[in-house]
Order: sequence, then C-alpha cells, then structure tokens
Amino acid sequence: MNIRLIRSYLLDLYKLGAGEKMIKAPTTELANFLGVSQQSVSRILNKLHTQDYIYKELRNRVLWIRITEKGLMEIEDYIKYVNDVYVNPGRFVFEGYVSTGLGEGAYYMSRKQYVTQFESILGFKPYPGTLNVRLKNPFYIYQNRLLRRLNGYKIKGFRTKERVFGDVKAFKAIINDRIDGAVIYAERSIYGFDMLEVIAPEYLRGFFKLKDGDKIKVVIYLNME
Amino acid sequence: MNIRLIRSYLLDLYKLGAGEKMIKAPTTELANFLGVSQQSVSRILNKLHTQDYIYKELRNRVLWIRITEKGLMEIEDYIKYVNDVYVNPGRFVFEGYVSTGLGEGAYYMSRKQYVTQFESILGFKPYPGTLNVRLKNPFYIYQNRLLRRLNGYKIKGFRTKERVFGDVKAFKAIINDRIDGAVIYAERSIYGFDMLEVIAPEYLRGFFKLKDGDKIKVVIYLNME
DNA sequence: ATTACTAGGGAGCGAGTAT
DNA sequence: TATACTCGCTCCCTAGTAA
Repeated sequence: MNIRLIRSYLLDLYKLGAGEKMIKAPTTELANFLGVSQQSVSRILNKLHTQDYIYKELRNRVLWIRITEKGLMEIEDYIKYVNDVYVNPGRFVFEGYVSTGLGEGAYYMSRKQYVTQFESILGFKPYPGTLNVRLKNPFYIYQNRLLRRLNGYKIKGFRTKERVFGDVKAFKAIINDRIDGAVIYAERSIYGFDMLEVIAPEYLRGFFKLKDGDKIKVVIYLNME
Repeated sequence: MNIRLIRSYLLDLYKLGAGEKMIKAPTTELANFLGVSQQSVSRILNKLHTQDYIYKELRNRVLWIRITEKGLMEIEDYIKYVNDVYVNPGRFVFEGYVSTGLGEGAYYMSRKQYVTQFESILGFKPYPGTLNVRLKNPFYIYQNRLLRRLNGYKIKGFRTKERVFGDVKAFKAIINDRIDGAVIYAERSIYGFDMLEVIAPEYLRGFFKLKDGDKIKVVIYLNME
C-alpha cells in the first residue's frame, strides 16, 4: 500500500484515539468516518496489520485496533514534516552534530576541477575540506533523504589518469545563521542519510570554534526559481 | 484523484515553495522529490491543474507551477486537522456562535419517545430545546462533516398518526468546559455542516447567560471503547 | 532538453455475498 | 448482527516513445 495512503489512514485512526488504546473499530462505522466502503476498511485494516502499523483483534466478532510503535513513529515523522512544510516552505532546516569523517573531503575539495566549478556556480571559493554533520533526529534524516533526491546545482565530475571523480550535487545553505556555504552530495557518497557534508568559504571548525559533538544548524534554501 | 493523494502531493509542492510564488518544476526533478516517475509527475500536475489546485505554465519548454487559492485552503485545512489530531486524539473541539434556529428543536425534544431514550442512553433528561451553534471557521465545518459520518449513540425514530420522527444520532459533549450534554444529528437535518445542535440537562442560554452571537465551546468525546 | 501521450500491469475500490 | 472473500471496474503507476 502506498505510503501516502498509509499515512493518511493512520492519521485518521489516530484521531479516533487508536494511538493511545485499543478502540472498538467496527468496519461499517469506520467506513463512514474514513469515507470509504466497509469492504475497503476491512482491506485497509488488514494491510495495515500485515505491515505492522496496527494491532488488530476480534472481540465478540467486532474489530478492535490500536496503532503500533512503528505506526506511531510514522505518524510523528509525518506530523513533523507537515508542520515544517508550513513553517518553512522552500527551506530545509537541519540540526546535527559535528563529526569527524574519513578525511576524504579535503582531498576532493582541493581538486582544481571541482574548485573552479564551485566558485562559478556557488559564488565562493570553498575551503579545502568538508565539515561532516551527523543527524540524529529521525525527522532530519527523513528530510535529508528527500533532499538528496532533488537535483540542486550540478557540479560535473571528471577523470584524471589515476581515477574518476564523480558528479557532485550542491544546495546553497547557511551555517549557524552566519556563514553562506553549501551542502554537497557526492554521486557515490560513502555516507548514509544521517550525514550532511557541508562546505563554506571559511574553515568552519575554526570560525565557530567547533569540536566533535558540537551542535550545528544548517539551513538549505532551494533554488527552484 | 483521491483527496488523500491530492493533499499529500500539494503538501510536498508547498514544501518546495510553490505556495508563495511560481517555481520552476521540471517533471524529471519533481519525480525524484515526490518519489514517482517523470510520467506520473506529468499526470499528477495535469490533474491538479484541471481540478484547480495549481497554476501551471510552460516557459521555454520547462514547467512552472504555483498553488492556487483553492489549493492553499485545502492545505491549511489539512494542516490544522493534522495538528489537531496530535493534540486531541479522540476529542473533537469546536468553537462557534450561539444562533437562533427555527424553533423545531423544542418541538422534537419534548416528544416523550425521544426523551426516554436520551435519558437511558445519554444518562440525562434533556431540557426541551436545542441550542444552535453556528460554525464559521472552515476547519470546524470540516470536522463537523467528519463527525457526522460516525455512528455515535443511536436514538431510534418512531411514528405517530400525524407524522414520522426520524432516527437521531448523538455524541456526548462538554459545553464550555462545564456542562455535560450532547451534540445531536437528526437523520434529516434541515441544517448544513456549519451548524451544531446541542442538548443538555440544563437550559444552556439561561445557565451561561447566552445571547445570539456569543462564542461557545463544544468538545465532543468519542465513544469507541 | 523538455512534456505528455499510449499501453499494459497492478493496486485500490465497492457490490454482492459467504461465513 | 459482524468480517472478509471474490469479482469486475477504475484509478494509478511506469516504460516506451512522439513531439
């Protein structure tokens, strides 16, 4: 079942109180509330149950349901997303923690072919290194996944006689509300969705006196205009 | 197109900033963001456009879009609903304004066949009359529409030799945080979704010293347990 | 490059109905 | 009364491809 529909139905069940306790959920009655047929309610509840979003049991031939932990997490993430949509259209706010990467960043960011493109496309000459920001909040990880799907500014890869350097995607960003930089996604990143790679014209660790584990805020602005 | 999907897609477009201005929306790029194929984006945007949820225009063969007033209203209602879901599971909060109905309420509420049922099912003997509460906020109207679909407590209709009295549906409610009463929905109500009919053991206009236009709060608790 | 048409498959839907 | 099966229909999706 489509995740968009799953969220929508889970939300309605939550409204009925199924997030807190077992509730009586006769399919005929839910049909009215959800705006679908009794048969569809039956099918929907069974799918939600199969996919572990709700508990479900028959008591005296009547259904009782309750949303599972997995279902609650899905709802909470979604609610956060919805609110953030409203507060920050066109903006993606992240908070994460300074982290030491594998040192690759410096190597990449000092390649002349990349540097000249960053300079002309983003408008600044990046400091030769990246700041790794680890995301812990599942919502930020979700957002990062979304964002990574967008195209952003494209920095073309190239090849030397030693090896191939892949394409890089960049989004303009503001770090700690002060420095204009960017978040980059290497085509074949070694990091998962819980890591942001940030570049800037300054040495960020120096500028903000950062050490590992320090909290940092990164706001990405989309360039869809 | 399914309203659940419409909301979901509109929300994502809003996140990209399409609620505030025309944004460049190449279908290939949106495909990544929405998690569907380029072809689906084309189809989805066309449907949203046909149904007046977005503006859409081609500039140099690239799509630009913006969410319409209708789309924005849909989003706002939905966001309110989502937040309210989280804050008030199992509870439906309404705020409306005291209004004079057509005087039918008193006639109905003094039928003995109704009164005895109300007394045994809801646990109080209703004052012979209903308080009409007019809803103005579109969100409350939306909520009322949702609620009217649920079954609630069923009060059976009856017939006299003069005429037929239809079924009535009731939900327990608390009025102005003080009086335990109920909201009733007559099977063939003469009112639209912008009106709540409230009953209580007391004469509410007297108890709260209400006059037409006074604000009043009604909280409905679902009985799905 | 784009957008968007077509066709085929599959998911979601409700009516009828078995239990 | 309930729930949930089958079945046919519609809607939604993607791949291929035209413009």
